[in-house]
Amino acid sequence: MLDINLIRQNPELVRERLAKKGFEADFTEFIAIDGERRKLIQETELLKAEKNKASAEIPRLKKEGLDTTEIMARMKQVSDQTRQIDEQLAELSARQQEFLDSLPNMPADDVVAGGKENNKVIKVFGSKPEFDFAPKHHVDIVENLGIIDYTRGAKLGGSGFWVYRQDGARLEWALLNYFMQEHLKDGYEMLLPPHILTYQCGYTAGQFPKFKDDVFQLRRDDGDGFSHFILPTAETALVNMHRDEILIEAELPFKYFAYTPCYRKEAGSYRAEERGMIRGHQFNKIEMFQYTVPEQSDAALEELVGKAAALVEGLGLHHRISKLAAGDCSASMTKTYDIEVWIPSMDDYKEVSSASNAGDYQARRGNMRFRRQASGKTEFVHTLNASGLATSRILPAIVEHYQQADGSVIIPEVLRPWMGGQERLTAK
RNA sequence: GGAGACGUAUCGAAGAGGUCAUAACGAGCUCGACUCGAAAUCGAGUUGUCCGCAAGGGCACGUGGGUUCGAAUCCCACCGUCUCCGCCA
Repeated sequence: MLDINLIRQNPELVRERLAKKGFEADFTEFIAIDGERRKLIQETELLKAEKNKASAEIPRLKKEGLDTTEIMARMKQVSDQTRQIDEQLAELSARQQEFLDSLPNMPADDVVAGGKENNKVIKVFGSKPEFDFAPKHHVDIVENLGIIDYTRGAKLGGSGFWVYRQDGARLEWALLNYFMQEHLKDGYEMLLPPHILTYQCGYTAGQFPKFKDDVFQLRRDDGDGFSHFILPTAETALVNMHRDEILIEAELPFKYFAYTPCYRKEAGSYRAEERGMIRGHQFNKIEMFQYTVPEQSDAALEELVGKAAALVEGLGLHHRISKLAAGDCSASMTKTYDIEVWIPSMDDYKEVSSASNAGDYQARRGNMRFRRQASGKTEFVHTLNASGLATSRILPAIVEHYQQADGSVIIPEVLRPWMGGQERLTAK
């Protein structure tokens, strides 16, 4: 949610900054409603003040044995009037809120306008692997090795699911262990949150109402709408940890990471070139999350990107880091870096981590504040998130990068401690 | 799933239609006094938010409705916590 005062004071500025994201905002109706709303607030509060005075008066008059019929009749009137105004007010507020909810976050000043085409690669690690044999697609490799079972995955969950088996399951778990180890080393607190969340959690994250159809919803038996959903990313849980709290400045930043599977409908997003585990309905991810004071969020974002990149680097995978143009950042974010790993069979880079600074956008939606030590005033915190990492594209990258002519795959060294020291995946 | 109890400030807790919601009482915390210093004692302070240039008002007793001139207090629904019973990994 954007700062309503900023829109009031400088709608043109907000309009320009949203335009960088390709979002066209028109505030004329909003401003009109806002003026009307504030007028009504003043009216109703005047009446309420009168009511409060009378409420103190009535018992006094009664005690003195005086007649209160007249004042009570007058108050009946005031009460009806107040109710009427409050109804109008609620209507206007709802409309205003709905509009506010629909506005994405404003991109940071150093983020360029435009869409994907303006993304800028800022760092490249390693180079494309070269093979002296015909390299295989990861689906073929993992099926030969018997470590991912797509057929039975579909049997169990339908298309878009798979089963990790044998060394595949161990490799997956090794990756997660490797990530967790690094985060713990860096002093991040490990969390294991619920995977089923309330609607409010999706709202705070900025996921709802706009993108509520991207998640698996859990319907109530009665009525319409949904009260819970299965999380599409641990970010949705982590951003709600401190909802409606006032944090202590000296205790910030909070640095968390959580492992959860991520569940996404991905309706209509199937592409042939993404066969395998590039885009599934469920994938494993470790998510990093920070709550910071505003002046520290920029540095925190750099830290998160650095951490995510270091993980990919530790695996020795060729990847690049891009700074996204405004239009390619998701709605809640002011600035985003993507880390993309090279997938040889796709002849393309695929995202393995997205690191973003939401500024105070999510904090406003979730009412997450901290108290300034110096002034005693409350202020919204900044929230940041970064995958660290999602495995579903790392595992294909690993098997494709490290495949050998005989169909075996060299296991990256950092993972071997969790593979019983094993150095290579071979067909059993 | 059944039965019941309870949600009030940082915590415990009183209030049971108006005269107690900047909320009694107790504790904590902050500042000050006393002290060489500390403890004890004494004094002061200690929620958030909205409208307003300000003066000054409004709102919030889990949440949302209702009854009433007036609701923390009565009624309804929902959420949460706890206890007992049943079922269960």
